[in-house]
Amino acid sequence: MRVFAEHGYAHANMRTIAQAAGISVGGVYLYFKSKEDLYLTLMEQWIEDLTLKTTTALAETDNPSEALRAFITISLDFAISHKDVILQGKETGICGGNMMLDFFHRRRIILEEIIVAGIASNSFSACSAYEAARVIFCTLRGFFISLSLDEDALYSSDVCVSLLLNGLLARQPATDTR
Amino acid sequence: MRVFAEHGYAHANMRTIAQAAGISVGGVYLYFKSKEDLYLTLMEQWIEDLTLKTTTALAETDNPSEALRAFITISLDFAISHKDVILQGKETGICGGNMMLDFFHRRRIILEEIIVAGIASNSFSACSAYEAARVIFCTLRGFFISLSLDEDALYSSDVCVSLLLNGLLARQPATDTR
DNA sequence: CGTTCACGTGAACAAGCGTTCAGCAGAAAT
DNA sequence: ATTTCTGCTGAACGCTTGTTCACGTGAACG
Repeated sequence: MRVFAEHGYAHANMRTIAQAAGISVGGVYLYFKSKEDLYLTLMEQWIEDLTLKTTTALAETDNPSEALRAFITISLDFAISHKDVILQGKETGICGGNMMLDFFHRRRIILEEIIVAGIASNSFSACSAYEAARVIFCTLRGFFISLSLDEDALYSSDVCVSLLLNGLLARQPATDTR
Repeated sequence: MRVFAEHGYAHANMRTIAQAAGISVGGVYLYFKSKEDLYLTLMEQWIEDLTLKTTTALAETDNPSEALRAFITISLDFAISHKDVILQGKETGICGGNMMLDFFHRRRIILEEIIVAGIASNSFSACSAYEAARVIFCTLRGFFISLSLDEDALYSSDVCVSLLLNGLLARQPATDTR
């Protein structure tokens, strides 16, 4: 994981990976069929972990705002604590069963359901849940990318949540956005 | 550009690039010092174009909401019309003078200035402009990534703008959400 | 016509890669 | 003591890649 994260899939070579694992090159192939197999296995564990964390947190509330906050906070925390492993499917040249794409899709559906529930309960204003989910999902994805590219990528999930929930426009004073 | 976009930097090889350009492999090296040089040249043009479009648009308004809308709309439109070229610095393994990082940084500063102006004129509610800019920037960056990864990545910039400006929460006293 | 020159070619080269496999040590079994 | 088995090694192999350079090719020039 560390080597993949540091060099990217293409530039992480089996010799470096083996060395980092304190094992020989051939040794790696006793446990993994190929480089791609190794990578996909790591990704699978990663996905499982985040999925579990998310579903348990969402089970604890049926308030859409809270749910959204939980979803975002968990995603960002996860990104931070696993920033070693931020990789995108395309970079790798791997489309292994579209695993990552499916995962992204499932996550976006969850977001969409939260928003639909929020609109249904009148706590969210009417909008296209489908597109709003995409926007928010992109915000999270962008955060992941930033983490792996920029040095100083952090922002608090609070700001993110409140921006997406409340927006930038000032609330109370007689609206003058011209 | 087409070849880089289709295969990613690492998997785009000079033979394919040369063939796509209708030229021989050696011919490419008459115009570009190396593969990295070729790539960076393409990126530079790309950055210049987007920067120009942005500054001219922002010069036309001093309303922060409008400015933000323009910034977002231009970014998304640009991403869509250049989706061939979506590449991230890390993928390439190139840090050529940190060109991309600098570019991202400049863009984020522009965003931050818009938000600061909005807060100063009381049209935006008080918040950390620094962090809000990061959040919005991540939304845009995520959109770029989505375009290159997903098949159906589009969402309208209107939804994006209104979500970021108004937020999801319903406006309190039965007011119409304009 | 011979010479020069700009422009371009693509086989060849060196380096790096993922992957394999003959062989090793050491423990267990005979 | 000898054989078998197991977990592992790392040099070697075949392939791909970015890059080079000896070699056309054809127009311009004297």
